Amino acid sequence: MPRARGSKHPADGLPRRRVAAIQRRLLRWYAAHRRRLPWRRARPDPYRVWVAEIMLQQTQISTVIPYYERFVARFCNVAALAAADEEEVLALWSGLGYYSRARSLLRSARLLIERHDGRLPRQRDLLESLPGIGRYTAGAILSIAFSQPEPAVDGNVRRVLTRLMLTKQKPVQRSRCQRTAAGRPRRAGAPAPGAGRFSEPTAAELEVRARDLVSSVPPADFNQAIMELGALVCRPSAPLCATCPLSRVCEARRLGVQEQVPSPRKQPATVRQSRAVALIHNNGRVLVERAFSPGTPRGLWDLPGTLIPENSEPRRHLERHLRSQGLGTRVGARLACVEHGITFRRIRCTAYETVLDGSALSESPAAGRPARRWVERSHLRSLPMGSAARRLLASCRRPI
DNA sequence: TATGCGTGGAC
DNA sequence: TGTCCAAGCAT
Repeated sequence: MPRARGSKHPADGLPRRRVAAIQRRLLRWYAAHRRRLPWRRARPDPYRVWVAEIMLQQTQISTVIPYYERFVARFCNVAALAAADEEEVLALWSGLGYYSRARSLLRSARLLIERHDGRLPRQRDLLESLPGIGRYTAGAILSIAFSQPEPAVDGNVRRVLTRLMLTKQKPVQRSRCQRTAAGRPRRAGAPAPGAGRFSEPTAAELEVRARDLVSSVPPADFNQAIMELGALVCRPSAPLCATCPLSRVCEARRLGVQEQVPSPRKQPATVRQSRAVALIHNNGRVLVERAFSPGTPRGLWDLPGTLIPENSEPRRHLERHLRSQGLGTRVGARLACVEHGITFRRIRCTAYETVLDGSALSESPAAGRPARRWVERSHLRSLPMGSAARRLLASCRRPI
């Protein structure tokens, strides 16, 4: 897109002086406040940047750090990852959630070996063609690992830019003369985004703004600076405007509406379900089965169990289920109750202890039954475990 | 454009 | 303990 002559950026109408002020203030703030993170290095390793960015999708930094450390210690480069078993990759991911990220990471590593000499490509279209890499992640890798002036708009950046460049909706009749935040006419009849009082930029508009801002500055520092500001200062609620380096140039702050934008997304209704699992053990070994009952992500091993219909008695229902699965036994004492979430469902999971004669059970699955295996308790950590098994075994003090 | 995909932290 | 919440990618 050719840049218009004059002092304005073409898409958003931001004066150049304001762009320069935002860049300068943000970079100065970042130099003083950046967090030391294991993937932030003076000379970034593209592989490590990639792994970190995938783990950070929808996941908080404090959660990611230990997983990241273990992962890059085990798989130090693309080739090591590409040669791995999916089960081992999932085991290292176990507990981090969104397991398709791990599967995509492995598939991408193998594609990089096949097609790109084991290196991450430096072109956006090639990066975005890899499983698990979308608009944001490609921009993050290009800017952080390869110092390219590419935008990387994540939730933090969206929030910072939306607040920074908010435009108030005019109360006059809206028609084709109504302008978006980017200065383009809004489609006639199209609903204005946001709460109604303010015009919030679309994803495409945000990317145009982010691209303007990241030009002519060090891209790795700038993109990380704006994300860091969103995480630490320009928080979703109770933003710390008093200490924000951009508060003087922030439109939402000027209007006093920083907590009202961006408008919150609709939260899907929570559906609650109950599940019961059996900790079946024998001579120090625990019986696990692979992702069969709802509540365990695909490919993970969890304790045998079943969903409990409403108004059913969990213990009775679990016993019936175990009998139907050839695990004919009575369940013993209730061990624990763990609650975990599958997306926006919450599943309350009650665990019961059961001792079973190992000789009574074949590990070869019958048709229509899940894969089962006996695992030494000390080896459970090397398995990708579902959350019921993981959390129960982590909290269970009694020796098995 | 809407929905499914996990989890842990804040309150 | 229960409830709410985050905000990328694939389909």
